[in-house]
Amino acid sequence: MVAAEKTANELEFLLDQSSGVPYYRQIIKQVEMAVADGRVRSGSKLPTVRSLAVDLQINPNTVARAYNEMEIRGIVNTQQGTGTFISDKKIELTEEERSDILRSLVRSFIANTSSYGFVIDEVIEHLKVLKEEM
Amino acid sequence: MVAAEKTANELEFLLDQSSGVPYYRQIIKQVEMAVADGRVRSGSKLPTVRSLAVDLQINPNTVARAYNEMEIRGIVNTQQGTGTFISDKKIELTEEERSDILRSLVRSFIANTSSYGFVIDEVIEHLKVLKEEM
DNA sequence: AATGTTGTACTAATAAATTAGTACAATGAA
DNA sequence: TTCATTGTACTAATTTATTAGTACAACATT
Repeated sequence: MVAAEKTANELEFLLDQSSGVPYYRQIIKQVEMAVADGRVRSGSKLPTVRSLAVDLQINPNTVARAYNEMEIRGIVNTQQGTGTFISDKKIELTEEERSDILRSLVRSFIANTSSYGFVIDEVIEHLKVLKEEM
Repeated sequence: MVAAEKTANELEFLLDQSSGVPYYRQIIKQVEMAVADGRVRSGSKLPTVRSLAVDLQINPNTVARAYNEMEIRGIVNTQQGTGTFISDKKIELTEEERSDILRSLVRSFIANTSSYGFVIDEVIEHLKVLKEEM
């Protein structure tokens, strides 16, 4: 195979040991980010537990833990013997449940930004800019 | 003093023991929320370390820790012998620093909402609604 | 069926976070 | 100055989180 790899990996994982953020969380965050900005799509295969563990020089179970949490949150689907894939986001929530979750996330976020002295308009503006960048 | 208390407290603290969220974080969150939706303003006095500790039936140091973190984040100012007050939000950051912080908060937030399957437009809409409610 | 791939279970070692006990120090009011 | 009030320091006990070691189980491919 000389041409481009079918499984050419859009994701590049990097661990910051001195950040204080646990490895498994860093992995999750990096996947979330990649999903958020479209670097990976539904069905994309993630590196295998072992290969990523070797890459990052950590224990397979640490990778597995990250994958597990993402599975629980519905971000990925895992199939033994096959691999772990970005999920289809088939939403099995009612509109009301969805709305409640979003409300809760947004409120918490605003409480957070407020504590830094930002007002809601600034936040909205920034979001709009970010939207354009994507 | 028969009339309304000068220090009538707009904040009502409540701890959820079974939430898994540590007490000091719950306290911080509740203050942040109160600031975000205007229930408290600059200069408002928080309950004393001891009184809140008694109220919530926890150790004074746990309350103190919450107050301390908020002090560090600039949410409150503390003066020994006097009390702890919601700070003036005198911002001593450059515009660039402010912008960087907001960018980082927003990105992280969007990564999070995306992982729940929300798209950025939904989020912006929700923020606008929340803004009207305030 | 046999083999190699994938994720998983279970345990344990370690590190970090959380809370509490207790005594202290700074401030303000009398 | 004296006293009551406020936050603080320091230590330690405990719990929780994080990571790793090791062996296992499910699946796909041949």
